[in-house]
Amino acid sequence: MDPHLLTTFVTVARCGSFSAAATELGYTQSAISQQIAALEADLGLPLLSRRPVEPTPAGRRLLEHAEPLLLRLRAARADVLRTAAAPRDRIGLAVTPLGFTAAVADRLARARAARPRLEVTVVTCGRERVAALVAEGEADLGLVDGLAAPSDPLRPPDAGPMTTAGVGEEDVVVALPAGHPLAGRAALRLADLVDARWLRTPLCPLSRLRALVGDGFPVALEHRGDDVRTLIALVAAGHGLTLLPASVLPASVLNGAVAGAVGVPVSAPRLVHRVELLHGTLPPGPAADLARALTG
Amino acid sequence: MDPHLLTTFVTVARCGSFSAAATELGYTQSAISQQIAALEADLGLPLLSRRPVEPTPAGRRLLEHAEPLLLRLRAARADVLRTAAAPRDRIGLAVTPLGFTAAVADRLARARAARPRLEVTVVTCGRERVAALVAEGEADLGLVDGLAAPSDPLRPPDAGPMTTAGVGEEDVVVALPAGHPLAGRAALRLADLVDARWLRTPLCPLSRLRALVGDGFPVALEHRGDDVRTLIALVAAGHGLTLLPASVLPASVLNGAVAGAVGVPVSAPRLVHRVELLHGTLPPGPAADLARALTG
DNA sequence: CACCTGCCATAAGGGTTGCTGATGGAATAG
DNA sequence: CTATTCCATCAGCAACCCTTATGGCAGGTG
Repeated sequence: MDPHLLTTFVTVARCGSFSAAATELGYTQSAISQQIAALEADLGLPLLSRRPVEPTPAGRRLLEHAEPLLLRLRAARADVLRTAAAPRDRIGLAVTPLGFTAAVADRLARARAARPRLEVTVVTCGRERVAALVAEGEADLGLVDGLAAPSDPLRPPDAGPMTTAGVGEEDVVVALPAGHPLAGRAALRLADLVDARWLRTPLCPLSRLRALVGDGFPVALEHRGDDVRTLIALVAAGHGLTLLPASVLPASVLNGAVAGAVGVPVSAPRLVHRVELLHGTLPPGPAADLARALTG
Repeated sequence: MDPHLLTTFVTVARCGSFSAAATELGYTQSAISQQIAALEADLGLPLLSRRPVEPTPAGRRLLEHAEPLLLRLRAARADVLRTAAAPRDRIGLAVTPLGFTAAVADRLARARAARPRLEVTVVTCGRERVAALVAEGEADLGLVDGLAAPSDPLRPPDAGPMTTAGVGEEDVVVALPAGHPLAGRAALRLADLVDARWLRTPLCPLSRLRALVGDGFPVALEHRGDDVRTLIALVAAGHGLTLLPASVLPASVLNGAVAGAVGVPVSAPRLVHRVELLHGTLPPGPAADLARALTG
């Protein structure tokens, strides 16, 4: 179970080919073949069927373990190295699209005002990748968002020992096309919408919704990607519904339609859109200051 | 960051000596010295101060990562091997003391009645060890208990991909000495007891209590070990208070004192004593049957 | 049907790694 | 001051792992 062999294994499984993995890893095909053979001999089980190259059941199980294991290994290395790193005037943020709220942007602006020479990088990506980037030290701070019951913590993906802290909560609205029969309501109960057609989008995972509210929420259309405007356009065109934080799509009774979509507050169950901060141990410096500003 | 070097490192750190670690691991002292040197060279940091042998700050950080990392590595191996293991007429349970309730014992008895040749092993230990034993495949099923808000899941220690499922919830009582001024009450609010003196015991971790209710709960006495009778005896003798599931110490108004201690239900906040089942992927067999019986 | 091509397995060779055993130097106890 | 303990270092040797070269098998093609 050498991590070296493990990385080779996951690469082969991903490529579906020994030779492709060999070029990717900079080895010869022979070396890859021997490494896989060594791993299979170590476990006493075939992990890959050949021709075509596909993981066996045991191999599939190993794949599930290997990725997080290798991530944690990189995270451990990064964390140890961080103890000796010189404090830099650079900070990296990894954020989910809806995690980067106006309040966060504002606090970040203040931090930059206080340190004019501060270089800032913001990376937008999915929840898992945020956690991975923070764990590996590629980002100093991470912000993830999600639905939760009020004051309940999210369960950010586990990528090693990490500190999490709530940054903010706000109300949730159902995004509806402007002409929708329910668009004029002052509030809606989610239970009345379990049979409506919903968008499957990473910005509002239906799996989470089902875990909180119950089954239902059939999928109308699948959306991949980060862009909120795309999502709103899909809602406006009647492709399906989704939930958004109120600040993104203010309640329609106050503000009217935004780009053809309206937001209607959710009255029951009581849900909030929550943003949480993720970080490892931070040495004193701009990153720690910003973390304090965001949570304090 | 070879796991081999990592195990050597944690062994040396635990022993506080290169030579002692060498004998424990079956190497020569020279090999250990070289392995630690290799790890330090790899990370570019000193990990241990010599004479006396103690982890440096970076080493301490690495230690925090290494233990769970090695655990997950063993867990991954065990899980993969399990896919090919022949079904056995043996099941192993790892349980926290208060996780093994009468209902669980009863279901286990029924499982044994259905399969007379079934060998059963029950290991009582702490939460972390339960999770570790299940992860490593030493135990097929684990039962952990803890305080939670009603129908909120516990957060069992993370030792890799694992299934958790609620087994049961029951009310919580405050354990008081029979002569305590509040012992006759029909119910108590925890807020009225934050300034009382509490027992620090693994059976009811005060850290969890503080996370759920708030600060306070000063420590009167520290108790290490598993035994509930010891704990009740400590309460009865006035050494401090603790919380227990109602089935262990039935409400005093109904049953009077048990071994000099009485239980008074907690009216606020609403808390339950929850038991959760922990297991990896179970092949069809007695372990899977029992898991279904416990959660179904 | 023969041939070619792409792909993985295996064998042999060589460089590197990592162990043991021996020795040296520094700290500690008597 | 001496003896002892403990870690670092060195030399030597064995094991490991990668490369090059070759073999075997399956699928596509003329």
